Amino acid sequence: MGAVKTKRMPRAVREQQMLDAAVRIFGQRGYMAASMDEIAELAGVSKPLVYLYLNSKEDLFTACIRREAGALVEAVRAGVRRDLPADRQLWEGLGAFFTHTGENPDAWSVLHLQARTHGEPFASEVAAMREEIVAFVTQLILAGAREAHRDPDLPEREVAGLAEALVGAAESLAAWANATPGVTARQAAATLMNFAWAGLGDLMAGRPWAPEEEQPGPHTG
Amino acid sequence: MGAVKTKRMPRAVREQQMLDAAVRIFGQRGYMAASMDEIAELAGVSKPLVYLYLNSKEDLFTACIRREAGALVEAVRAGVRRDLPADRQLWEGLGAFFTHTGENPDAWSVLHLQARTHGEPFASEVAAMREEIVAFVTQLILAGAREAHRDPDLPEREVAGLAEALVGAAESLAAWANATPGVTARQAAATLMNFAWAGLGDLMAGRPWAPEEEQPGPHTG
Amino acid sequence: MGAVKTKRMPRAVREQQMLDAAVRIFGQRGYMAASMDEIAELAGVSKPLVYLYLNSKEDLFTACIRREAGALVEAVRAGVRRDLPADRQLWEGLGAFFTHTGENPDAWSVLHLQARTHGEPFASEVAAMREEIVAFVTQLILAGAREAHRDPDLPEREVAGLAEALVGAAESLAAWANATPGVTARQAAATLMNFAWAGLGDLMAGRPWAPEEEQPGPHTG
Amino acid sequence: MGAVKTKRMPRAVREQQMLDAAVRIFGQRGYMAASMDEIAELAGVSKPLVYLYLNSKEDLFTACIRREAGALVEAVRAGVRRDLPADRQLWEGLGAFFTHTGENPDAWSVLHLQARTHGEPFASEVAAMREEIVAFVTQLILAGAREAHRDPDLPEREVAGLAEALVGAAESLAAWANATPGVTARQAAATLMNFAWAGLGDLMAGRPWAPEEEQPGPHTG
DNA sequence: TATGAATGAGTCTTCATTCAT
DNA sequence: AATGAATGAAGACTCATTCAT
Repeated sequence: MGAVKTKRMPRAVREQQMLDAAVRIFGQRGYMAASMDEIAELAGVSKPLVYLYLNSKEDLFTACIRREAGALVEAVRAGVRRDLPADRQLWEGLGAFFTHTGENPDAWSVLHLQARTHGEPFASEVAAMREEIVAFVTQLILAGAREAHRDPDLPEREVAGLAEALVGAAESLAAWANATPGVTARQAAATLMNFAWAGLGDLMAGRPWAPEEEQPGPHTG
Repeated sequence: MGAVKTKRMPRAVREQQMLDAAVRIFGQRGYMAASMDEIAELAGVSKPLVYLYLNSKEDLFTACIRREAGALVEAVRAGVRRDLPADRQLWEGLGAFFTHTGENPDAWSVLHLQARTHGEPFASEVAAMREEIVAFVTQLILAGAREAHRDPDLPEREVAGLAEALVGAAESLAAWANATPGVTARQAAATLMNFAWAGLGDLMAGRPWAPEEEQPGPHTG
Repeated sequence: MGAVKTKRMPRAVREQQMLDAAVRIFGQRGYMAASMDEIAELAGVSKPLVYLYLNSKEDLFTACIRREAGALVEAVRAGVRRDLPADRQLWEGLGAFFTHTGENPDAWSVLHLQARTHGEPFASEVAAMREEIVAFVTQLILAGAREAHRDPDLPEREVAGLAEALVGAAESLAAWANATPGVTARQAAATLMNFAWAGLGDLMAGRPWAPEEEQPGPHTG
Repeated sequence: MGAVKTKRMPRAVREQQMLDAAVRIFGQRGYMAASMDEIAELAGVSKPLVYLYLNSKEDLFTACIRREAGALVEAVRAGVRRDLPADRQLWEGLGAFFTHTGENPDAWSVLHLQARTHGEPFASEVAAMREEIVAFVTQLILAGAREAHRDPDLPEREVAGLAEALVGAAESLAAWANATPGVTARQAAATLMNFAWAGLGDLMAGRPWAPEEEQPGPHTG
């Protein structure tokens, strides 16, 4: 079940094998429940070698987070053509996101669940990645507004909230798509575009929803 | 710091004290890092008593999840007047949701982070609550469509995905609102209504977003 | 070989058993080579109980040092009658010292060898005891000078050096007496009194020191 | 910080580098806490090379003890002119001893603390050196008695005890001199000569020992 | 002569859990 | 109703030591 036990490999290769194993175990068992023993065994090496190369459980976990965060951001970046209109960029980005998370469920579990649940060295590590994505989405929202020839009078915090909501919805749909058989990445992306972009379109057209009787300002109550 | 050490209390009261302590410790430390020692100390009782009443760490955690899931659902239910239009119901429900999670961060951490991160006995426990909420939201979406005099030709899975996305966005915004100083429950709810309902409105009016060249059907590719 | 395995004893008693075992193991194996497993086994308890009561290997070692340092100082103090002349006080103190170290070789190993060899938390712990003894000896030297009706023109550092040398010689003789069969505490004390109080020069000139009333042979009892 | 990493040196040289590093690490960390890794690194070689040349940690430590014991004995021997009277020989020997230990604190730590604290292969190794020194001192005492025209009616064991005490005092003063700023090797030697040769009694009577040319007191002739 | 790669064995420490009262 | 005393089992981490080149 573990990697084929080939002896004497160069360090760089072994390190990747260890990270592969660690992502799998961390993703499935959780950070605390994962044991270094199990990781070493799955990697096909002895425990001391894991410590020699990766230093400690914390460092190993951090290395996993970094590698997988980088891979996810890279996958999304590679899936987006920057010369398209904002909505198309978002659509492509979401597709790449759902594809990558669908193909790497353990990595996604590490980033989305484990890293955020286990406090400070890790939370900020993944928060950096998330902020990068939120910033990207924020830019797309503003670009979309510009493209719709609407001066974005959306206040900054409002846009931040919208981006946050969109990213949160995407994260949530990733789990749902993985868990629901027959839902493809494309379908998940389409669902979210319907939900998000059509809504944003209305906002940009100056037609926000508001609770009726309560004197709504344009965007907040 | 722990509960006042009063001896000889009725069982029901002691159990609640223990659950209070457990929710706090689980919420702050995480399921695995929480120790029964610390919980017992914070509850002001001896460890054997915790075991006498709650059986095991797993059972204790499950009891926490059940109690807090019930409390959250109840808070949302109590905040919604069922005779209002769908959008108003959603608005009220979101307000109640953000208020409750904001006031009970440890409980929310238990439900949103800890329970989902630690595998099977627990994940399905909280999934049940989540499905209840998703079902409620699904009803509201269908009701909204009906109210808009649109026969809901939205396919069932599509609606499920939309509800899922909405709930996911709400969960995400709850964390964001808690972490961003100066964002109230009302504001979070307003942001999400703008994002979601306005978008849904367009969907209901038959104007879904679609990637241009790919001739999508009205809701999915 | 270990303590009789009696179950359920009050904490204070168990702690002493643990310290007994620890002193023995630490004294024989050395601090680092001693294993908590072995100590627990010799004490007749499980390892977690040792940690519950004594916290850590470091704390356990410190507790050993404190207990045995206290016991040694107490033994010396109890062996000295303060109303005698300085040389008699020194004689009695040395006798008590050699008796105690001879009867508790593991404790002496802990204090003299182990504690000083393993760095800072421990070295200063035993240094405090040693300073107490050096101060006592310093007082005796000054008192002896006074009794000899000589204004002690010995400079302070000189006296400190003499006391240091005397204590060092005593420590060294303790090991020698333990290792040389047939050397009693009295004999070790007599040898050291001759050496220190009379001096080699006087010895060679046939003028050994002797406790007054006890009719000693020229060099040893 | 380690030795300059020059490749391909003759074995003898490399071995000395390794012993240098080992003495330093053993002296500072202690035998058990010293790691072969650290020693190899400080020596500027790979760990397998250390094993190739020195076999094992035990053998390496033994080699350190032997080298440093030899060096210390040699230093003392070289510092003593055998044609002088006994007290002068002792005075010179002590001076050489304090000088050498002061200049090689790690080596002295290895010999005095580490070797004796870690049981059997090592304790007897250093005991051999110590016996050599004790025998030398014993001879000086007997010679001194002869020079004083006293037939030494000192029984053999008594003389052994005196020599033991003198050496123990010297060892103790070595640590004291190293730790007390401003105390030179000469001063330490003088203090000890006063203590040992003159004796406290004489000191109190105002009859200190002194090397001849330097205001000789009544006991050296 | 010299080393990068690798490990078996053992250490300290913690935790959920139970027994006897 | 409640607890002081006690433990089996397991986990992170380190080290002396060797193999293959």
